[in-house]
Amino acid sequence: MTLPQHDQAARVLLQQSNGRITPARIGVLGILLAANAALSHQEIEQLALQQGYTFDRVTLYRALDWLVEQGMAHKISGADRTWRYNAQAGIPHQHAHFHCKQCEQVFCLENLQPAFLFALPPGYQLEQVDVTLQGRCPACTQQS
Amino acid sequence: MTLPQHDQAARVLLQQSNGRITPARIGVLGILLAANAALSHQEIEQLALQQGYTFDRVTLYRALDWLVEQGMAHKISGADRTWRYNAQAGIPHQHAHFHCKQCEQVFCLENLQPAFLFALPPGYQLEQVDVTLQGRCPACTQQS
DNA sequence: TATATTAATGCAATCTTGTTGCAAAAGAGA
DNA sequence: TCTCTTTTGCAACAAGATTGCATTAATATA
Repeated sequence: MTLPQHDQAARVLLQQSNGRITPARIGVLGILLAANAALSHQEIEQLALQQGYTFDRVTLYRALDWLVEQGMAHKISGADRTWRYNAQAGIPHQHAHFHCKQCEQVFCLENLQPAFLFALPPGYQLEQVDVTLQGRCPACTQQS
Repeated sequence: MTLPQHDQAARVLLQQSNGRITPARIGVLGILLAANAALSHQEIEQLALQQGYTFDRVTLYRALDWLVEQGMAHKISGADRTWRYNAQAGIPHQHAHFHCKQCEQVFCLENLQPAFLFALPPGYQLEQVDVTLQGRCPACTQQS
């Protein structure tokens, strides 16, 4: 599913960082750019294999972490408690995700504002809403 | 932190179920009732130890699962991918949680409606909002 | 182009979180 | 107290994720 142009785009993006441009990073970023859903480690590994990339599981973890660090990818924790990654360069991440309980895919709903939470794009059948707010609790706020 | 009265309350609650009243269930439910945040398996295990309970890790998992099954506790998946449990009997669960990035505690914000998401209780410093919607994606909806 | 330097990789080992099967122990009613 | 069933503890297992370290590869410099 990853087209050559995605690897090309990945290469361009990587050149804007101060890290090294390696096959693993090109491959992983290319896969993320080509995907229309947030991918799990396993899914990325499989796609990479299909494309002839043969990097280690650990390398994949590190490439993903590095991409997140560089701001080129987002790391989200789905309802099934596995990390999923996506790369939507330029689009600010709103952290609204749709987890399909049937196919287990996670879709990023980028432009969904909390107030419009229930105005889902057509076709999505909502069963459960999980909202996690992150920051500092009163006790920790006072400490610092 | 668990006071005797919580174990007492736990006992009363357990009597309303059709399961057996065992030390593990009393202890776990008592701990959950005494907590003002959702607790992880590990935290519960530690608190139990502090109180002299010495049940197995597996027993704890099973007691928690059972409590959830009975509707006496809620199981939530935090941003750090570990299950957390809380027992707020009688209060319907709204699935809005506040995860403190500093102390890693998860607080349940029971009465927060999505539209009022940004009207947080005083003291909470918001840094990130994660919304996970669950259900069926368009493709899966059509399939069935 | 060749070389040196530093960053990234692969491998093996380890850890954490969570689950399963089964025999032994304990709750609850008769 | 006795019996029946539910829980428990133990051991083993499994997936997901991380760490240390020697080897390899990417880049800057000569």
